[in-house]
Amino acid sequence: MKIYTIKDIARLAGVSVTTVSRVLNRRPDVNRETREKVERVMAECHFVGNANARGLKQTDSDVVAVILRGRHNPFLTSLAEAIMHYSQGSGTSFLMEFIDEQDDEFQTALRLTHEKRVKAFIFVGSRIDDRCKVLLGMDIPMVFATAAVGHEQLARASAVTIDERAMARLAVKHLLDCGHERIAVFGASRTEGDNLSLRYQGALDAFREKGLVFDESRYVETRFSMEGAYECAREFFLRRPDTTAAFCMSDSVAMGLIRALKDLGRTVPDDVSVFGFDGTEMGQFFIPRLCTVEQPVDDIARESVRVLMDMFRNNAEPTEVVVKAELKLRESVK
Amino acid sequence: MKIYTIKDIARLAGVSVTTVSRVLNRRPDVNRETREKVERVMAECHFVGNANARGLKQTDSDVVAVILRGRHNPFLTSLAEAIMHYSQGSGTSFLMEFIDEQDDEFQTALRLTHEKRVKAFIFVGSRIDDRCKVLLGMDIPMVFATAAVGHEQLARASAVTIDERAMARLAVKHLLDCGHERIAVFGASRTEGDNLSLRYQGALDAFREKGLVFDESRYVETRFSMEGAYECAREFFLRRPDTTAAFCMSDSVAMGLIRALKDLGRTVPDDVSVFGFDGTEMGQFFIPRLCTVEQPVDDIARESVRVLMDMFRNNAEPTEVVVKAELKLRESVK
DNA sequence: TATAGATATGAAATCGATGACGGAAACGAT
DNA sequence: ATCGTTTCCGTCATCGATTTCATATCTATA
Repeated sequence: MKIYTIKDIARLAGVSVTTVSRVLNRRPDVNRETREKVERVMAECHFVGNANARGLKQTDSDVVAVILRGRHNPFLTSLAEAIMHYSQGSGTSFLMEFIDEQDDEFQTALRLTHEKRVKAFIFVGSRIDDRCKVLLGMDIPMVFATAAVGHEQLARASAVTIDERAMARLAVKHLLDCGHERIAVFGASRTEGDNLSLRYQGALDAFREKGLVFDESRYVETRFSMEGAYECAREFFLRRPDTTAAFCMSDSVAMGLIRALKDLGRTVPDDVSVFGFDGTEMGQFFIPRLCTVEQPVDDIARESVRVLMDMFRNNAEPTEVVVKAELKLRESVK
Repeated sequence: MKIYTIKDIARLAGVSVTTVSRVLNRRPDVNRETREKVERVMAECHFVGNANARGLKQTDSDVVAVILRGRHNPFLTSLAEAIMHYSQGSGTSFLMEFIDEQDDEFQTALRLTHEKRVKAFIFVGSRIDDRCKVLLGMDIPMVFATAAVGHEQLARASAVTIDERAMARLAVKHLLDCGHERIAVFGASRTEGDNLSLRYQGALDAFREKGLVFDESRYVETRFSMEGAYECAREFFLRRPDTTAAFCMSDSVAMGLIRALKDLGRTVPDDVSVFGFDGTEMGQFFIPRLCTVEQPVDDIARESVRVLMDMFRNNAEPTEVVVKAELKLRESVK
């Protein structure tokens, strides 16, 4: 099976390569008969243009990369997949890059900028920090999916998130309203400006409103995996058995924690109430059904693509889009 | 921030572009001093070659595409991610393509063959059928990860799987050994040659060995999602409450089913035993812990990459690699 | 000393497309 | 009849790399 080039098509249709190129790019200045003849030949040969050649010449064409950090996080993975899905209608070619925990996503982005002439990025699961200054200096549009940009005004960087702080506040408020006071919070490191730190702030807000203070010694730092959470939770609940509720910053953590409690002979929600975060499909079917903050994956994905396209198609200003999340009150809290 | 080309590097290093190209490609015929000078300049400029230009000229260079069908299946998703991970050491550029349920993966592959000069494919979650004949005719190496090639000799197509039939047989044998006889089987459509049909055959084998016959009316066709399984299981167990065990062809199905049973007021494993398939992380932490056939994701991924590279680097014959799976006997079966 | 061979480098063609520019033909207005 | 416009299409340079071929220098051997 021969791979045809536009030269072949031009020869077969009896026109110049330029004309074929014009037909390919749907330019108006081609006679209808000529266009139809060329199209017929292209169809017969199953002609598909060479993306390398096009990309080489058209330095102004758009390529977007989605960079996913954390392939073991089901929420982030499904978000990245949803972004790829919604990118299909955009008329721009999106490519996905997986990076490992220890890799620097901005280094990778910089490389792609040169290597594949990528013109814009969507980061999934990355926190925003100084490392991205080089990219920002190049005036490259970037969207952070589920990471808050925060106060620091970063040119050309947009963010699509839920209102992390408000939702965390509502979640913890719910726990407090249910009568819990000895509440543990399971998160990761509390880096400033991070979206997880916002969830932490939200939790503190809820306490404050009730005239209470969060007992810092009930903050647990854990990896965001079921296994990591299992270990941490086991250790914690052995040490602090009086804790009656836990607010977890991800569903995976919540489920690992529930499993740990079960193994300690304690039941959820009768002995301990557990609140999750993310709203993964798994949580709905878990036993007990997970009470959680549902992040609208499709909305975040769609908005991320929209905001990005808007930034470099219409040169729109970077924005911070907040999509609506929902509290899913389910069995794991009582 | 300027994007340097090899022309720039050549000028700055005071050599020709040919020499820079030679340094880039680690060719031996460059004087050490020259090489070091060029390398120094490249490092200073943070030079990264343009993949489009290289791909355009080097028609013999290798590009591999991983085509993932079914972005809602956690097992397949993590397998695809693992393949991308293991591809990193191969020295070949791998790209990942997501396709939707209704799309034809072989059409997509054919397009990539032209558009990006992809030379080989790894299909994740695709079944092998006649549609791939065009690709096979082009002598393009392909690997099917977790799909059995079966008897039909397909040139240039390899497969990496576990021994589906044997493992399914062991799983169902375990259920029978536990004293269950009224066993339901939850799978998808029983297409011939499909890996799921092998699991079905394995289940039948187990019955046959015990001198029993599987009651066909206990075969349930379901979508491979928790939600789909939930609906099917609910309907089935209302209709056939005497069923004491279920063999599910995926962990997602098993978990959806367990949730459905719970909602019907029946407990697992006391009232009904449930066997899963895949060995997802989730299953280990589910309540009850899921008894399942664990597919070694990393092994399958590594072997898929290895077999593929072997096929077009060393022109190795296509093979069918069977990796070792393991029965994980856990709480959900009694 | 002459010659072959090895080593190191550059000039120029090339990959498959795009795009600036220009020319030919057809048409309309004066 | 002349000139300006519009429409349609081709020539040629170009994108950034690789690769072939030629050339220059050095070394080893007859």
